[in-house]
Amino acid sequence: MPELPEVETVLRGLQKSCLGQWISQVEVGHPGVIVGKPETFATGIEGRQIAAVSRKGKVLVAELAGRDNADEAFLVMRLGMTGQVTVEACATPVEPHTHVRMQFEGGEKELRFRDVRRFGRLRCSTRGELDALLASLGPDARQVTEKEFLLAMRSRRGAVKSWLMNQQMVAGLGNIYADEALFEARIHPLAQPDRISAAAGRRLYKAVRKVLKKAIELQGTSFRDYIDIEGRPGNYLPKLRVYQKTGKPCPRCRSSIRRMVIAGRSSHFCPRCQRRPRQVAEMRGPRDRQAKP
DNA sequence: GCAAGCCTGACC
DNA sequence: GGTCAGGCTTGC
Repeated sequence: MPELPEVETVLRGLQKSCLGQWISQVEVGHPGVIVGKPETFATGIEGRQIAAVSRKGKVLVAELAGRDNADEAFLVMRLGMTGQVTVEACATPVEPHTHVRMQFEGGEKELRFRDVRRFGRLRCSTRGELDALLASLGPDARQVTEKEFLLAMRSRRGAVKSWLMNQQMVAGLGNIYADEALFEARIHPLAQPDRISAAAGRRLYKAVRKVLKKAIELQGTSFRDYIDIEGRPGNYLPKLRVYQKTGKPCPRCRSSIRRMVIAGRSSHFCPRCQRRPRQVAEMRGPRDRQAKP
């Protein structure tokens, strides 16, 4: 699933192969993946040049320049869970679930957006719309300072697992790297952010950085659908220590890895290395009783 | 039936 | 305003 390291890998690919390309024609197959009207989307992009590509959290942004210097636009891409962005020859057979094609001037290559589950979204935004979107995200998980990270943890309740995945707190983590970072930091996914000690908070900050850095070096994790713009899978899969390892031995202490659903998302952790804080049982009492049978 | 990111809406 | 459940989607 595309999280920060996968999006970063796609970004680097786009920087290599798309910068300076003019987009001559846009074809939208499934309007459901476009925010707004598909026609507006197409006309907003056609005839413009990819001037820059960037990323914040899991959001990819291509800055588009017009022939006339004044009219800029931004192609904003969110990959959802199965979204793929590829750049290939126009002649390459089109795979099923390819929803958008953008042909580059010259007629040889095109950018394709494929998304089996259609949770991904593409939009053409003005600078104002882009700024608003980016402002709704917390600092990028690779840019955030330790001070900002610890500050954002204060005054937040609920589970630290949910906190890590909340893009308004820190942008870029999804289920895989949240589980891996918590394991690295030896913090239970149900620990409460505002009750985590400064030392543990710092451990978590460092764990997030370490896990993301390594995952980017290995071009991300291909659990199912993820591929980069040239169609290659990532290489981080063998490095996963707890994600989807239910019942397998913990790589540190050999205890059996457990799975637990938190806020509707499966969480994987070692019950021995990541101790459940006592506060959780006390705080959660009333809510636990309401839980469905 | 499960997996996931993100949005909406219910609840306190 | 924070917190969380539910729904979207489809291949395994």
